[in-house]
Amino acid sequence: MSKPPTIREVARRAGVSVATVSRVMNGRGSVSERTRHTVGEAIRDTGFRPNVIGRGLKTARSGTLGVLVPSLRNPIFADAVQGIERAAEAGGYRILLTSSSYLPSKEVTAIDVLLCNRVEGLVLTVADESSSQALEFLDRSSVPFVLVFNPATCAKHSIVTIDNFAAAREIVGRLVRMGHRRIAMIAGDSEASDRSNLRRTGYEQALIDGGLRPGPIIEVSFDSRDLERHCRALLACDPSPTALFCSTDMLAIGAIRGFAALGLKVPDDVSVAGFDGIEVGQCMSPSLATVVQPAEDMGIRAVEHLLERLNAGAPATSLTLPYRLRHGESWARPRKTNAPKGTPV
Amino acid sequence: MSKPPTIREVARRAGVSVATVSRVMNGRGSVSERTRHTVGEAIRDTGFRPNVIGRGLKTARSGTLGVLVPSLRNPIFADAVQGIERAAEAGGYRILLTSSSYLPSKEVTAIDVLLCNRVEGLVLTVADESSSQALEFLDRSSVPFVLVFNPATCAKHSIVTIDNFAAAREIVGRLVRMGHRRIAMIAGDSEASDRSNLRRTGYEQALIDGGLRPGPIIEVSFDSRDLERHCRALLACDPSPTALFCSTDMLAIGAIRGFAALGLKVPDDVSVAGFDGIEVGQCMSPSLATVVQPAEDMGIRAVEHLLERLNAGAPATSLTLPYRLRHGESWARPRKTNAPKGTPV
DNA sequence: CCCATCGTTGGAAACGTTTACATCGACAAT
DNA sequence: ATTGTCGATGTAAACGTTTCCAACGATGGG
Repeated sequence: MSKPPTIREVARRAGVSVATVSRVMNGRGSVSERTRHTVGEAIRDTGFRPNVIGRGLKTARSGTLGVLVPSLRNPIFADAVQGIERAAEAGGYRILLTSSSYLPSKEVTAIDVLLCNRVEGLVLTVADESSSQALEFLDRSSVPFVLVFNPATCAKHSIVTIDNFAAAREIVGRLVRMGHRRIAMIAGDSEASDRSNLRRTGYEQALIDGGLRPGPIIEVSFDSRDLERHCRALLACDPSPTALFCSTDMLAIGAIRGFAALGLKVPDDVSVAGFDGIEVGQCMSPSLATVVQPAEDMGIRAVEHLLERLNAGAPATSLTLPYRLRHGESWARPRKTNAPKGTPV
Repeated sequence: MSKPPTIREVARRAGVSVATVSRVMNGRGSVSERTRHTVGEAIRDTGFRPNVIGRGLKTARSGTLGVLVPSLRNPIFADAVQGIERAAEAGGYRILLTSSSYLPSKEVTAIDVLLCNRVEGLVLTVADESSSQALEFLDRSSVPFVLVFNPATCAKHSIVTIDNFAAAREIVGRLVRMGHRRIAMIAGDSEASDRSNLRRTGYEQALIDGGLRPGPIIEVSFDSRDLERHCRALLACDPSPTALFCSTDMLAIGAIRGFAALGLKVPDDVSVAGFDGIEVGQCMSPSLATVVQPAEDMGIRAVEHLLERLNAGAPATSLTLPYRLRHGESWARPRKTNAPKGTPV
């Protein structure tokens, strides 16, 4: 209940001026060894903790970074936030965390709140970088920000990402070369994610590369958990797909579960590939074949770059990190169709 | 780069005093319809955004809650934070997120930082509630806080949790009644978690209840991912266990993977039960038998209670939410031993 | 016609820091 | 002895708000 002690009380107790206490705390300016010691004692005695709000007002620096992600329920974002937090802490910053629930409208309000809190910079993932009202908003604000996961379409923003198109094309191409001729896709709501769109394009390209027809494609909400219904719909197609590519691991995991509920085994009856590389994917059985994004590292790099812009005035720049394919147990050659002989997998 | 507009500039533009602008923003005091409109326009024209730091200094309210969790890489905490964030936002608060990496020393420094930022309250999970230096620290600070997940040992703290002991006892009891006679445990580092200890005690009690001898118990670090080594050690025991209880789902998932790598199938060769109820557990195959903690809800309840203490001066109180058992596919009757006839599972 | 009241508005202090500037004493160089 | 320099310290303004208090004009009752 009682108000915490202020610098003034410390100064009174130590018999010095507030300026001296401030100097001791920040190590700036010269203070004699003797007073430094006295003041240190007074700080300890009073349990004084500098009020960063007062400091922030004077210095016009909040010491905080804003973070906005769609959801923490998808480990890919949780991992990124973990990295962001670590790097921010290492740089002496705190993070103000918000989430948008994949809703563009909430992106705007959340960013507004963060700007009111005078975050010195932001790290965020938006639904759609090219159409985001939130980003226009930010562009006008002169607060530097770095996008994570969003594809690097225009060069004016700082972005840390991977090549979603190439990655999707590569992993789906792998399915094609395994001998699959009918490869379906379950894609997260494209309204809610430019990544999802890009992955879909990569998927389509891979099929075209292999002389195949894309589809069927089922679009679902990102927080879909029960995919049994959608799996059933896929099986009802004629011919029914022998492989499935999902735009996120969470969807892929749900699909594997859905197939199991329908009595189908993965990869014996149907192959499944995901995208993201969340950790649980490799712990489960069958382990998930997927594209691995270095999520935590992306968070770290994003903050590092942000701090460089903040402290060293570095220019905005994009960083496309390498992804890698994880060869899990959730895919295999199709049973019915023979894979082309001699084609390496 | 240019400094954002201040209330003073808005006032000048609207031809009124700063006091009036403030009144318009906060809806407090009386302002004529006419000036309210003029000021509103000036705010829009200038793109003014109230500086919550300045406001915070004056009102002595930061509008933020501090959050401290061991790690975001375990979905159980990510889910809780998701709930915390949602409830905080609903209450008009922002959250300052930090993580301790399961290190008690980092708990202390993180809390110190949060207090310097004048968070109005905290929601946190500490390694060990009964011995936590961080909590002593907090007790002295007069900032209200709520523990999540930590067991409710002493009554003086606000805690939102489940009955870890009873839950562990119940789920392990289930294994016993299935006919398992040799049930091992993999426990997260007890230094780092009082929950882990309590779950271990529940496990031991369940075995005693069934007239069995506990063990073997293997203690591992929480961020252990590769459990193959430990699985091998378990199998080397004589007699080798037919079931395994893990103190967290993440460990259980890792163990299932470890067994698979050793050529053992779950649950045919060995049953595995987890604890936490993270979502991926029910999506994978075999789905994980586990104790479900309502993590997101716990986060929400924690914040709701915190806000009641903050705004309504409600007293500290503990809340033990119900857990539930999820009957997954990762456990079954042991193959070699016959389960007692007629015993319901 | 005066006074009390009320709605509206402005002035100014306060919140807890940092920091530019001034002050002061000691000491060295001249 | 005078001046200059330097280290140590204090004074006070400033940061952007909120809010208490005073002031003002209009209105209405006496």
